[in-house]
Amino acid sequence: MRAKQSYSANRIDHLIENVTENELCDLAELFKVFGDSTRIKILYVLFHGEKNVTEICESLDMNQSAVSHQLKILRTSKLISSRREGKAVIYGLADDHVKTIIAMGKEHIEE
Amino acid sequence: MRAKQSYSANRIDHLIENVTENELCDLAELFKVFGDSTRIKILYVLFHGEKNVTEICESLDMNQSAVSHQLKILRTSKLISSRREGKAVIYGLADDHVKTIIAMGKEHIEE
DNA sequence: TGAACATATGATAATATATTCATATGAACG
DNA sequence: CGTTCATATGAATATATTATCATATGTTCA
Repeated sequence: MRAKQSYSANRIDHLIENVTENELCDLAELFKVFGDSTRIKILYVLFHGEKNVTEICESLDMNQSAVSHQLKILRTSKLISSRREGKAVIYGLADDHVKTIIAMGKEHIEE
Repeated sequence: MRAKQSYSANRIDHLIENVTENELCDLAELFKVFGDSTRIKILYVLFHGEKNVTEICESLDMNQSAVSHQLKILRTSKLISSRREGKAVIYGLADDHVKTIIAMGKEHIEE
């Protein structure tokens, strides 16, 4: 996991300078991944540490197949990473951007 | 528009403590709004200042009706605000979270 | 090896979403 | 007041997405 860091207004302005149309489409694809309650619940569960699929299913009280399908989407977007440990596959957050993005969202809806 | 501010790791951790299931669903709804290329292009155009509907249509090279439908979704989510000025309706970003959220997304896809 | 457990995946059906077309609303101005 | 310009909206269609069911793959261990 990357080191945590702060995001100043200048840094933000610099990041969003000159974004191409293709990059905007990629961004939309990324946010689409956050835009589903099952997936965001999975991410939130993983905020508190790594979990295997069965544990994630129990946390969400959801069908294993539905969860696995969504895990695949999260993996493809590189929001989570996985490793096998015996019979189980352990999932965890890929980096801290996930937390930051969700925190920004939360702050928005709180207002 | 709100004053700009920094987001420290501690602040982020504090924001995402104890998020309820309902809040997670609201978050998913919010991110769903960012998860469409038309809408994110509209937001990006508005980064550079207020614009009326015709100008937004020209920037995106898109049909007025399609743009208006998406503007409505952005308005409902309070990501943009609008005011009438004569015949035209002027749209602008509602607050700085939009920029921050998109900057975080961009940083993620850059890696 | 084969039984039991854990996870992934393909196909399907139900639902949601975006764009288009047609039209309505609203403002300005002769 | 009627025409023109600007924007909004409803209905319909096309497409995308999600959850479920059935089943396949992969791992452990007797």
